[in-house]
Amino acid sequence: MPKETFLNLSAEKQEKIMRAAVNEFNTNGFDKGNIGDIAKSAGVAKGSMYQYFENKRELFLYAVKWTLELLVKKYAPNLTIQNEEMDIFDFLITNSKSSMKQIREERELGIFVQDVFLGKYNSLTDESMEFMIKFSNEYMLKLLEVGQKNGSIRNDIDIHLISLYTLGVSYKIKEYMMNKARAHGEDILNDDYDKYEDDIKAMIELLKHGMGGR
Amino acid sequence: MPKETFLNLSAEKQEKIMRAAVNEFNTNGFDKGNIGDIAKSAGVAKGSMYQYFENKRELFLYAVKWTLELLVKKYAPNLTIQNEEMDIFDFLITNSKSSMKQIREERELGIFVQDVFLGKYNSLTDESMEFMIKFSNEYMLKLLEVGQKNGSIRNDIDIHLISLYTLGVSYKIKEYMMNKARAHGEDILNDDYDKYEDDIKAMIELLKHGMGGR
Amino acid sequence: MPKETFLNLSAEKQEKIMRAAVNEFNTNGFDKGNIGDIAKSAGVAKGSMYQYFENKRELFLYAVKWTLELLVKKYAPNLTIQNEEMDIFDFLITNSKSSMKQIREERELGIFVQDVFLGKYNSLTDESMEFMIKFSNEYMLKLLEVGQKNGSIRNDIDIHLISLYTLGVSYKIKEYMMNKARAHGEDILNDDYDKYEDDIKAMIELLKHGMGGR
Amino acid sequence: MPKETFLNLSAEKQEKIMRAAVNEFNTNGFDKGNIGDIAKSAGVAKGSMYQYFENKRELFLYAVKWTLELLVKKYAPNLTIQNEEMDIFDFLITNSKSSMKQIREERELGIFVQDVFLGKYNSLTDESMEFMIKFSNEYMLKLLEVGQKNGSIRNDIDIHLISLYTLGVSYKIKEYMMNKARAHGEDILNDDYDKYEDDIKAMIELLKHGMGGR
DNA sequence: GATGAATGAGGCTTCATTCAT
DNA sequence: GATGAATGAAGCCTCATTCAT
Repeated sequence: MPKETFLNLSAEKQEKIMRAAVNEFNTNGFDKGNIGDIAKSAGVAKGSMYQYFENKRELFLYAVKWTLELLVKKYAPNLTIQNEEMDIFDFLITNSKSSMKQIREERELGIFVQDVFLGKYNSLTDESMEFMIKFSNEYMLKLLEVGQKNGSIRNDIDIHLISLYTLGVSYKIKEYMMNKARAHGEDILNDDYDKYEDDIKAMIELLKHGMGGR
Repeated sequence: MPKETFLNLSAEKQEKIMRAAVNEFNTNGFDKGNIGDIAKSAGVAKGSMYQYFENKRELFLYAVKWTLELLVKKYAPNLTIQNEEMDIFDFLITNSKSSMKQIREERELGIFVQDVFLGKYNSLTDESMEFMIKFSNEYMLKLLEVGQKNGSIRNDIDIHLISLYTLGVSYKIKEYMMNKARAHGEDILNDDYDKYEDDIKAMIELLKHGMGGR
Repeated sequence: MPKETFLNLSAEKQEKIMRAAVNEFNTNGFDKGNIGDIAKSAGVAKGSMYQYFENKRELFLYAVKWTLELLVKKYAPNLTIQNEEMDIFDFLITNSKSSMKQIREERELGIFVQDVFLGKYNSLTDESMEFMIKFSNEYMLKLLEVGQKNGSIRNDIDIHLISLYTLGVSYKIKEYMMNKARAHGEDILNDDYDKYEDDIKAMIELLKHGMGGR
Repeated sequence: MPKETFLNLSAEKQEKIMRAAVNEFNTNGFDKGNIGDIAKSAGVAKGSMYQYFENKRELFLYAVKWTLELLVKKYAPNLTIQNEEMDIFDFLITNSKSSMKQIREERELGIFVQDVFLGKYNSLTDESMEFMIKFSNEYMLKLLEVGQKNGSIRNDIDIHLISLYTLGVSYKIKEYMMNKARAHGEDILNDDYDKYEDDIKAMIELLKHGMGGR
């Protein structure tokens, strides 16, 4: 949804602008997010922003798309279903590690995506979520299907519900880490990450065997 | 945080104003939420809003408090831990039913609280969440403790992690219902609710025994 | 210009209200001067102010009148022309002492009058000055006439100009003291006053013999 | 204190805006002074005013600065101390003539400066006076020093008191002319000015030799 | 007559968007 | 295409005044 003009910019300039936008929206939200400030911190003229994007809304929507694509390109490769026999729980652990890496390296972008996902951007949510949701749901479904087929997931319960359930847990795990990240700012230590990893494993154990006693 | 003046109003007027506020914030968010419109739809003068509340921010904060209190008063009584032997999973089912009832009857308020909880209201989140969080976390912890004591919950995993995990699932369940509610508007049929109930039971089964195969 | 209602109040209440008003206008000027605050600090209801005065403007105008009358009643008795032979310069010294006393005892009121006089209250100036001016001009004229008659004032210059001139100097003297008063707040020491008195005498010497050399 | 944007405007535009501002403040004072009206009468958009100045306060402060600078540039050249032997009283006459010229030609600006000087603008006084005061006081002191040295001013009285005294008289003279100007509006005749000149000379005679008889 | 809540006009300021260079 | 100044709509908040008790 950017105009031609934007796409003709060098990749670096594009990135600079998008990161400035993400940063501004993270800090001030959409309504209070200031186009002038984005322009300034990206080093372009306010007017130029309107040569690149129809309006603030389009800028925002593209920021979501751009961020997602960057994150996927950078972190998703690890996350492909490798074979039909893979253990779904092992996979989730890998997945979490990848998220953790992402949070460490791209905190701003991660927070942005999470906030969009959380519906913080109100009126824009629907549009920006559309493909996010579809993406993550379908992904999870495919994953669980494989699991049910190879027996690593019980199949007496509707796969859609399991998907929902798993997403809830995954989400909570991610949120857990993200909150640490938000709280600690840039200063998360590697040691912290090790500890989080243990926690995550415990959660996946719960996912696998439940929390029922005995 | 309202001024004396507000508290002196009849309960009806107070309620009318708060519902108008919740409605406006639900629709337009905080920044775009218009005090004049809230006043108009509550049938008071714009200026009066400022006799009731210091400013928009205070109005918002009180809307959260008011909503929570109303919901708790109306729906929480069912949610007390009755005895040390209660099954935690039974309890969660009751809990969900109560949520469902709430969503059916107080859709607007439920959505509002959820959005606050989700952090949609950015800068105001911290303040409004303070007691929400504390409330829900401590509540869940107490619940799980009882469960671990009476053996209905496994005790080889740190209770805080289980709490986090359960909240994730509970939240997802609630979100699941809420989304249906948002999507369907006012037009959710009773039949739908019956179906949701089954789904919820399935989720709690997952919570109890996990989704591991075999 | 107050309403009947105000005049029926006890003298104490009236005074309390007027002093509260003067205080508020001193602090915040007319436009920003807040009727509610005046009411509060006088211990009456905001609404009552409107039973006492038609509007803010009338309240202000009466505050000027009330203040002037109080000051005249309290400090002017010393200032009557006692006999045809009195030395005009001696008289001015007495006059200054009286002003000094006033400033010490009724700082707030003095400042208020001065500000009105200075035209700080813009649109209201004309109305409030009307009688102030007339009062002080006529007074001074009468004084100088006596002086010209008994030879203590030269009579080769138009008496109106001398009046203007003298008022300028008197005013500057008063301003001089007032500024000290404003600066020092309540904490002017008696020693200070002694010093001021010397200064004033020097000024009156200038008035009498001019500042020309030789 | 204006923003870059303002300083980039053509001198004409700047002048138009400043005169519009001075006019508005003269008429309505600071609080009631309306930015929208200033903009309209200067022929710019209300919003533009905020590209030029941070806020109303800054606009006002700059109006003072701008006005003073213009007046000094236009009328002060005549007012330099030419040599050590100059007669101070001759100088004051020249000075007064210059003031008179100024009042005739720049009535609005003169009134504005005088009102600022008088403290009509309350809360803004301190800031706007800072350099006015310093300017006029130091100027007068330097002048009198020269006078005391060359014997045209008596030196048995503290120079600071003489300064205060002289400022009082000068001020009154200026006020005298200004009031005529205010009263007559644009319609002061040249004949009037001749008469004022005589009056001023009489006053300076008083300054020189005092008003004492014999 | 006293009270204090209700009213709504009014103004500063912000900022997305447009426009002229 | 880039720039940054110009525009004006929109909204929060204040507070003199009115009104109901």
